[in-house]
Amino acid sequence: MQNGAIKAITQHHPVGNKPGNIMSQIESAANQSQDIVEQLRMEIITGRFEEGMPLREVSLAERFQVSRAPIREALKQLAHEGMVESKPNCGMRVAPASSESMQELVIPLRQTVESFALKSIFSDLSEEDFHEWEELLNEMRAACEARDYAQLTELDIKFHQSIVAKSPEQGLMSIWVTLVSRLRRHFLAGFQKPNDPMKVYYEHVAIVAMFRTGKLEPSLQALISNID
Amino acid sequence: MQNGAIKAITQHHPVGNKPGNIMSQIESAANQSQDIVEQLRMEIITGRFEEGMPLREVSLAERFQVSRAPIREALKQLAHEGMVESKPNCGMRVAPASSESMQELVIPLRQTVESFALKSIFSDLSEEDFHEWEELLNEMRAACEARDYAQLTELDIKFHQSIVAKSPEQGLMSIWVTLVSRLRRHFLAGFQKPNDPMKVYYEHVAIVAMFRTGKLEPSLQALISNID
DNA sequence: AAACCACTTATTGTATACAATTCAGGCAAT
DNA sequence: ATTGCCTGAATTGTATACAATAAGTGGTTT
Repeated sequence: MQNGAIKAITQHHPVGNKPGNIMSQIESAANQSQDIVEQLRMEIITGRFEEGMPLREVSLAERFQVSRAPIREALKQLAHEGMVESKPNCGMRVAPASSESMQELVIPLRQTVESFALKSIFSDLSEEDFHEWEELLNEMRAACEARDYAQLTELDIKFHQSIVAKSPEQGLMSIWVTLVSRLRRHFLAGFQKPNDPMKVYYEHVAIVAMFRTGKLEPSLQALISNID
Repeated sequence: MQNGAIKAITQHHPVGNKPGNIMSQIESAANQSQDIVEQLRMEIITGRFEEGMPLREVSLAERFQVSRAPIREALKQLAHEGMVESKPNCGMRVAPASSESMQELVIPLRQTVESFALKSIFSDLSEEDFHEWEELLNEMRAACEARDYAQLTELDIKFHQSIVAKSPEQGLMSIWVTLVSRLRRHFLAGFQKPNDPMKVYYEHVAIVAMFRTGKLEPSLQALISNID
């Protein structure tokens, strides 16, 4: 490799190796820009980058010890996800959170998409699938207990994404990603309300348990009710 | 400019100069990759690129007389939109058309998104907007008379996109694009049925005329009924 | 003092060169 | 004959250099 300091990145954010990696279902990228996307996304979600903060390519390149090329790709992807907004020739800034009306639009869209996904896989669910979900639930419980809201956000998203990912329908994932990625910060905000954090965990437990019953309609209801 | 042969592109597809340029509302791009995105997108939608056809960066770079950099950016964007699918280190291919059930899913999603867009702009529509649409209608009539289904597809998409583009809601466009790219074959196939081609034209005339009345609900109905 | 214009600087957009990866085809060993 | 490995071409991923553009700066003119 041309640049020897790459390990510093993957060391700092070793998510790239895990099989349940976000987006790995539609493009299993072991390249640098994907790692950078995930790291930047997390930093934006958790609020380490304030809204409107400019993201300069050279600064990020120096920080990640890579050239501008993977940085540009990462920023482009984040722009498409709505995490950053770009003016041509003026660079990227951390995008403001979606408006209320936008969120209200996306919720029924998400419900429709995820219901479709669930219907398309429900009859083929296997013990492996349940086991995968229950492992997520364990992580989710740990995150709830630790009040790690950023982690909880990621796990919640991973759970719903895994449903979409199991669907054989090509392209469903890219639609889902476009919808959900705009809501990450609202996940976080919702979790941080003074609710009982464990509520999130229990809700997902109920969903998986309902899936295990094999009853489609109540399962759809359980899933949909979790999307709000 | 470093490369003098750019005119060959805009010559071949002079859309890049017009003010009603696609996507120009959300990022007024005068750069090359955006032009390439739009051209490739239309070539895929109108069926000039077969499904599964590999899109090689060097070939496209030669064809557009640019370097690989803007080609890469364009392909990445199209991949996010779902027009092409990529395997890392293996290149991009034109994504296969969506299944029937997928299209049935996407149609109501599109109706929801476009209704939302129309509602958000309806009270602010100006004479300029109507004029822009009526110019599109003229082109549409010409395409109908000429039985130019590819052009008709392009104009139909541009019409609906222009509605979304006028909305001030950030990120609505990227959702819409992702949805429409799943329907590309639906357009062309629908037009080529032995219907009266002029029907498409009249339907859009009715939509714009209803917009001019200033009545929101019937306008929404007219718009929605055109999405199927 | 305020407006206007050249100039500088910072930043993105593009081109080119190089590294790394994938995959096919041939060759040898079993 | 089949399997395994090696090698080579084709392709993407990354780094660097350069060009173009946008915003800021200072001076000049009115």
